[in-house]
Amino acid sequence: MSYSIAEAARRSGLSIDTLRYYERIKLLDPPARDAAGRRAYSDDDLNWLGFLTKLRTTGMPIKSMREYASLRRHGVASAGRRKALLVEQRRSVAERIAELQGCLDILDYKIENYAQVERNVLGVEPGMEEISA
Amino acid sequence: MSYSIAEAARRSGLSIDTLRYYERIKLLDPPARDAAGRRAYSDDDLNWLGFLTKLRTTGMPIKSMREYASLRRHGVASAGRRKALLVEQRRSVAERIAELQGCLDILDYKIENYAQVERNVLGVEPGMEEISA
DNA sequence: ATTTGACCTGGAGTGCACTCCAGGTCGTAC
DNA sequence: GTACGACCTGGAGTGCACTCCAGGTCAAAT
Repeated sequence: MSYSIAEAARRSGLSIDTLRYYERIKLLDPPARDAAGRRAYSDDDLNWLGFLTKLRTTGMPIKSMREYASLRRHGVASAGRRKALLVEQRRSVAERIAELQGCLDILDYKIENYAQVERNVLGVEPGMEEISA
Repeated sequence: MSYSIAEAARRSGLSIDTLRYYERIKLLDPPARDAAGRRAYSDDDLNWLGFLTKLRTTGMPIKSMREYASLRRHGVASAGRRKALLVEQRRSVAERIAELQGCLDILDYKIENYAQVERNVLGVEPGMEEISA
């Protein structure tokens, strides 16, 4: 199957402008063109875009995604380096999850503080309502 | 205790420029000044900066942090709204963690693919080494 | 035949969160 | 008394990842 840029945008969740932008900066190999010169994205293109958006979600900078994309063009010889990039990204994602988990705990603590204030606010003498932050 | 801007930067993990920037955009109330007009950060200032950096880590935009900071200045009357902001942020952090977890699974899958290629690459006839992405 | 709508190109503009700079003021060390 | 280092100010510059724009082409619908 092949898809117009609008359809590819819909399916990838990226904007039309972003699709052209990714092509310009060589994140995406130029897709095929139809008779009128319009882009015709393949399923492979869509799969690659799907993976790219996952990498983006993990916070990988475009620079690194470009490196990965470029390695991919160099075939199996680059598989080791590609794996290394993914392993490094895996590490950074796990770290980020732990960091966010810590923030979640702090938020819960703060929210519980506010909840206590709400429960007590009617029975507290003026001047004592202060909350730490 | 009070701290020079350099010391406050060291303790908060923010740069000196960022501390002045946060003050300019009203994320941080102007700290006290010493006799020579230099900033003298209090422990309260440092605690607030610590919380701000947590919010930043969660991906809260500066706009929202400013709103929270501004509410804080309005005392206990704003506690409900502040709590609501934190609850909303808690929700978005939990969502983000789930999303990252999904990415982690995909990375693991890809990494395992590459590992298999590595294990097989010596015993594979040429032309069959292709890997999906 | 012309209007419409989707698409094309190269290039400029945007929003965010800093980060850097020039030029100046202090207080302490030599 | 001057050199130094840390600090001050207002404002300009940076990097990232898009996002928008003007002006143009093309095929199908009216």
